[in-house]
Amino acid sequence: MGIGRGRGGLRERKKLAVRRALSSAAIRLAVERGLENVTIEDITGEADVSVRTFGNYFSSKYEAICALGTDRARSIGAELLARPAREPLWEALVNAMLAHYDGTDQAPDREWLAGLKLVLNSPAIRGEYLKISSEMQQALAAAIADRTGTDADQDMYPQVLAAAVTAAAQVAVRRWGAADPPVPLRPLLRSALEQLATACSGGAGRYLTEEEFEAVVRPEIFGPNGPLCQPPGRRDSESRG
Amino acid sequence: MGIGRGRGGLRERKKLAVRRALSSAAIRLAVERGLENVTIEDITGEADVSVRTFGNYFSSKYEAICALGTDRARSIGAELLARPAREPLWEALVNAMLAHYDGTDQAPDREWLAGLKLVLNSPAIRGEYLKISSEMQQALAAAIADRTGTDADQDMYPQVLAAAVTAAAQVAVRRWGAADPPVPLRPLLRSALEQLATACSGGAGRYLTEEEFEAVVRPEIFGPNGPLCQPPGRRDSESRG
DNA sequence: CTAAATTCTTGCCGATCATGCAAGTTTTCC
DNA sequence: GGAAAACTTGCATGATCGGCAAGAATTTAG
Repeated sequence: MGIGRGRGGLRERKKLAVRRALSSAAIRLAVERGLENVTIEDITGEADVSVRTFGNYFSSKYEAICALGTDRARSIGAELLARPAREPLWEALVNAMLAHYDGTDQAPDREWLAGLKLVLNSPAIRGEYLKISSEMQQALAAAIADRTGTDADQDMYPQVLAAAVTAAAQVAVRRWGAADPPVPLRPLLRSALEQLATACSGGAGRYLTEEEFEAVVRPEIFGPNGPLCQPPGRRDSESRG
Repeated sequence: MGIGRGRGGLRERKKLAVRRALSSAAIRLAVERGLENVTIEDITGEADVSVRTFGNYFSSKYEAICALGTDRARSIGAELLARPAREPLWEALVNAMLAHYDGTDQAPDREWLAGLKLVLNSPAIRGEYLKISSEMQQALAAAIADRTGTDADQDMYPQVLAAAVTAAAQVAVRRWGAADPPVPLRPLLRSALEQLATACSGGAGRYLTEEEFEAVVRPEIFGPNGPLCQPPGRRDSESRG
């Protein structure tokens, strides 16, 4: 009598739980003790599985640390597809990306932020971190292909657009993680995407005027009026333009 | 012996030679035997250095395999700066990128192509491969900042533009490496960059017409007129000027 | 419900790898 | 020439990777 256990089977749930437990433990320990002072044994100890089992899930502790991010990145495709079909593609992309990073404004989640900084600043993790972006890019490309009716395997268009948007987002995130007086992420994201649009439109035939260039390159976020990022007075006085 | 050894000192040259020898040996062996059938000991044997020394240069055999590509990627900044200052930025970027991948059309260099396919298709190397793109991105960003007078540390603009262009190039390269009846790379590159420009210009205010979209998404490269990438009459514009 | 089939966990083991340390050697600098 | 700095190397230790097979848990079929 097979009940329809289909996707919600116990086995699947347990696997997900173990995966998450391992990744969480890895992140927490790495943040606490420092990346190099954590062994796989330490991680498995926290997750109550054997060292050998760890190897069944991840091929390195770095992969474990990035697993949550990877899972999250894969979900952005759904976010794009969830946008109303009437929305122009670019707008939908921007909104999907903003939605994806929602919740980062209000509750910076100490632990997640610490984890992100760890990931961003540890050379040993850089490769794994880049894989996260790569996953996001693929998920986005698939969704774009779906939405535009193109073929992700035949046309480069979805891949190129997804890659560009992902890359811009990555720049914003990196900037965000490096901001010493913490700043909200989403304005940075919006700005990065806008800059992407404007910068690349140069290849579409027209080139930017001085005003357009300045307006996009140095948006109000960083301007002297910017309540968003720079506390008045403090910080370096680099205000060219 | 007090010659001005400055940067061309014997020590520097030897280090470079060892680095290249190790990377070359690593690539060659990996292509011949398969990635997992090559140990660091094998590599050092070919390069006449000790196993311990290998660790002084690279932290993994994957890093060794990608080292040549990394070095090469770093050089693209110089290529952009070498473009005439009169050239509009976007045009300079396209030309620099095309120049960077010059020589891939005529002499596909069996070994390099095999190495590239290995790198593109081996999951274990993916992280390292992505690092190459990351390096290229940084080099480009620095050059863009230099050329535009912006600050790569303060403005996101150079980073975003560099990231987008790099990402597009990466898509083209990946497509190139996967093309079963081999195709020349540079038309793919040009197409990818053109698609990037058009796709992202949607965010600059205007959206593409049906015709524009089709024209860019499905260029003649893949059209019925031939897998040949050089449509008759329109040759690749110059190489460098 | 029971039993077979599938999948996951685990310990064990050997091969591989990473890295600190302390010579010994080569290159640089003055 | 000679001191200083940088590089190579072997050794040792701790950590990681991956195959294998036995045992346990879940799923499926009867």
